[in-house]
Amino acid sequence: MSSEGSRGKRAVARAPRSAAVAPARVRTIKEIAAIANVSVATVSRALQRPEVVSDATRQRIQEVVKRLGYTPNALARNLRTARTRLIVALLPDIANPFFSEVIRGIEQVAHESGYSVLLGETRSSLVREQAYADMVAARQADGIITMSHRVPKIPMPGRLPVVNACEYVKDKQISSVYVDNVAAAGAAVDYLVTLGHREIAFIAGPPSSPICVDREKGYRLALQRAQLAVDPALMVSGDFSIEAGERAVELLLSQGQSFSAVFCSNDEMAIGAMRALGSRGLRVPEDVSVVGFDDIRFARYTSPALTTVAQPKNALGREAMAMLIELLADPEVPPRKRVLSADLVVRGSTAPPSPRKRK
Amino acid sequence: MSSEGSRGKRAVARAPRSAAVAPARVRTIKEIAAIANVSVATVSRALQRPEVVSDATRQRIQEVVKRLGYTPNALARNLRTARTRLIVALLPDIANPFFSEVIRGIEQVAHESGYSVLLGETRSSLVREQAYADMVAARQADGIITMSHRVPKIPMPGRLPVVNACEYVKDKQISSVYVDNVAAAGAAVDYLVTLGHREIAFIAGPPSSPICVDREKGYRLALQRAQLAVDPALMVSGDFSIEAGERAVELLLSQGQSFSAVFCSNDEMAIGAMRALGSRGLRVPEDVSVVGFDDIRFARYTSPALTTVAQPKNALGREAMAMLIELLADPEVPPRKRVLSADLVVRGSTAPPSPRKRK
DNA sequence: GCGTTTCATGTAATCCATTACATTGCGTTG
DNA sequence: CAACGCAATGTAATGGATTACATGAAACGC
Repeated sequence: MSSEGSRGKRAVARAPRSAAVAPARVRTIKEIAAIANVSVATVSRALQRPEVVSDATRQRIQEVVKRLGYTPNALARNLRTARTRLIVALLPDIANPFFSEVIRGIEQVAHESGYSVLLGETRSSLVREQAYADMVAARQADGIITMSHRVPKIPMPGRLPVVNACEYVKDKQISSVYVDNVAAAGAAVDYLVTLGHREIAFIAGPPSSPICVDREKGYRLALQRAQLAVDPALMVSGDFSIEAGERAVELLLSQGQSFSAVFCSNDEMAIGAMRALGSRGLRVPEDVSVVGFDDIRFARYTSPALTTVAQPKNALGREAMAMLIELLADPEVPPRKRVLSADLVVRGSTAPPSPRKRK
Repeated sequence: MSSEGSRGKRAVARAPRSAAVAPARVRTIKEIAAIANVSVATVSRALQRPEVVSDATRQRIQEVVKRLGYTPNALARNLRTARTRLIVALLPDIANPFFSEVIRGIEQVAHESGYSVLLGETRSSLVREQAYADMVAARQADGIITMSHRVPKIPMPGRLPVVNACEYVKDKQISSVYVDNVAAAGAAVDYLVTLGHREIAFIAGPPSSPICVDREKGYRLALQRAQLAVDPALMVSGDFSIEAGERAVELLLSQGQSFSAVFCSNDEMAIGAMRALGSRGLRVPEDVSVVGFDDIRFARYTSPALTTVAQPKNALGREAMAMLIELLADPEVPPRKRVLSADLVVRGSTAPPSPRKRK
């Protein structure tokens, strides 16, 4: 029927805001004011601070607003008020279940204070981090919580509205919340030592991340405490992926390294490690004990269930958001580094080393 | 030292945009124009369509922009242009690894077309879905991709800039991309039948979701094809969580139901099911075969590795975003429901039923 | 050399809400 | 009853960009 018309319309480059199909248009505060027979100021007040307008007027306005389905244009509002009540949480990898609990914590506190949270996945790419951070410079968000060890550059005077969670940065000006990775990793290795292990391999995370360096430090210190030599041949590093864990163990085994336990810098690598051990016919924990880090949701469902260092994920998120809110309310609050503690959770993947010598 | 001053300051309610600490202020296009000795229009043009300003002017402006670290106020820009080049992807649960691959697909296509993606976790709460959807009504985002089976209400005339991914809604006006759940579930059950299973239990997902109904339908149809009775006692439903899978199997076992295979509506419930079977001393797949749905990243790392229906996660995301972009460019494109196919991936959790009778 | 393009730039309207300040009307109070 | 305070509402400036239209200068054709 109207095929010609519609094809013709589609053929030309369309104006961005073609109202061709729209039967009703989007409402503005002016229209509401006109229909409710008040000024725009009164409409604005009726919506922002209802207590200052008279009951009759307020009700009339609210009725019109509801009837016409009016939603104030947040861009205009935010432009005027210079705040958005929106924060962006940057996470390296949504596929990593570790972060989901942290996000929950962030959102809980955010909502309590009237903030909304949007998530940006950065895949550890500087470019993406920067793109999301630019939203702050461009006034589309009030602040950023970053879960990487880099602070994006925001061309802004004064204190950056950025808080660091899970990781930390050296920059003294940036508040961070994270766990005592040295102590936590140390406790994990201490436990293996207590079980009787003497040859403990270590799968490190990306060395660019300070927390990974700390976990390695914890491992080294624990070995030293036990008067065990730190053997570089037993240390491999990976990128936090399951596959990296597999590859690391395969490497150790193919090199003929002897070890009765592996401490992994995160749970996903531990899962990979268990898998690789299994496919080489080694049993966990009888032949090799495995310890992870993070305590992701799947950790208790591996078989055997994974012994791991449980980070207080929810608390990390809550604390980070609380700090950011504080910072947004008062740019002068001094930055601080808040260190939480992480506890070892013993499950089935660890046991005393078997008495017979492993190959 | 300045403790009194700072306490005093903190005590009073601060003006929202206290510039107290800021040594330099945030720049506006006016300042750039003044410094570069051109009009604001020229600055805007130099940044938006550099080819229309002369080389000399452009360079001068860019130099000033860079030197002062100027970022245009996106609120002002978006207010004027009525577009944000931002879309929000609503996902029920970031902890579910299924969605992460879908998000990747969305982001890939989005970036190709100059869109940014922000993620909103809804936890299946209508209120949260609505809150994020309101961002579109409030002009803070151009469109929404929702991964739930509900379409948020956006008080907007005409076609809603919403696309549905992974799930689908009955509403004909909303484009959806999803897999043929009936066929895929059927294929999974067919496979179990082929292996020789006759007593196949089913763990359903939330019945509110159409795709879960479809998966159940696929299960029923496959049983009928195999001329097997559909036994309601072998059907339990769960909420997609690992724990739900555990509980479902425990329920079946405690009821003394006899079954040699379980088909689960998602992988997490399958992981829970395997766990529950294991803790009752039943081996997978020797005693009971387990099949999941989704093929999340962890599915190949369970032991035994999980046989599951692989959804084309990346394609779901890409297609959804492509549809949304198309819709944003032209509100008149007809809505469509795009159905992709999902393939069974056979791994170690399935085997022919053991000849001896199980308890 | 004069009219006509073309190119580069400027002027000012516009997007839509918030809010300081102004105004109005009414009830108190001395 | 003049003066005042207060409550309710209106007027208009404002936030920071984009962009239609206007202008001026240079280039061009004949």
